[in-house]
Amino acid sequence: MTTPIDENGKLKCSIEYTMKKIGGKWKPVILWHLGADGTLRYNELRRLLPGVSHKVLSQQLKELEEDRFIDRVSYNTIPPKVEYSMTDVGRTIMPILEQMHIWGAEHQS
Amino acid sequence: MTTPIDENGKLKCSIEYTMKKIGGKWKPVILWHLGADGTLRYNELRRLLPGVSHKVLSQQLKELEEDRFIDRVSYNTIPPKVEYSMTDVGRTIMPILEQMHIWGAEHQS
DNA sequence: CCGAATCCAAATGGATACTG
DNA sequence: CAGTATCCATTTGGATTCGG
Repeated sequence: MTTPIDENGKLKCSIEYTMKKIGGKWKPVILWHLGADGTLRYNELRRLLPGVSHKVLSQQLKELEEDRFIDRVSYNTIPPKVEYSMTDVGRTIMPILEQMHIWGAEHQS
Repeated sequence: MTTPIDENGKLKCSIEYTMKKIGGKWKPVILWHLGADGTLRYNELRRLLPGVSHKVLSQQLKELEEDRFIDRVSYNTIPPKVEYSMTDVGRTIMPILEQMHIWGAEHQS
């Protein structure tokens, strides 16, 4: 188990790092849908995530974009159109999501 | 991708379910340590998780116990001693944690 | 259609003190 | 030593409105 030391002398844990990046309540689900469906528009994504509010979805998408997990392509048309898709970096998360999916499918009653 | 329907007619996602169970900020790290070290006392666990407060650690442990991911054995000695360890159910989470650990180790700078 | 900004309610988290 | 309870600061989240 690797436990490198950070600049404050505290132990840094790989799992902690991963949670920091994709631990947001909706992030794994967003990435999972994008991984399965390829490209999705904002509202399509929204329909796939019943229960997430407008504001929260926007925030999670923005963070995922800043972390280079997803690409955001905006078409300057009327009405506007914005498409989200996974980056190569985002795809490196898939093995985690696959395990999460397998476990959830087996254990949810 | 399985997307069963819950009692409210909403789509249930396996990944969402998994996040609900182990998505707490510290839960994966706790389980990871217990998986690696076997059995740990409360304060040992605490030392392994710099940054987590007393209150939060207690809560997370209690939830993990309620979900049958960990066992809690309390010795009525003075001073008291409480040992935590993984259950068989808890061990089914390990493949997820392993992937999270691999990813984190590779991607944290 | 997409998303930023605002306002406000609710949940979370830390520090501390207390109990067995 | 382990855990609970309380108080309070901070964060998070929803609803709504506005703007490109």
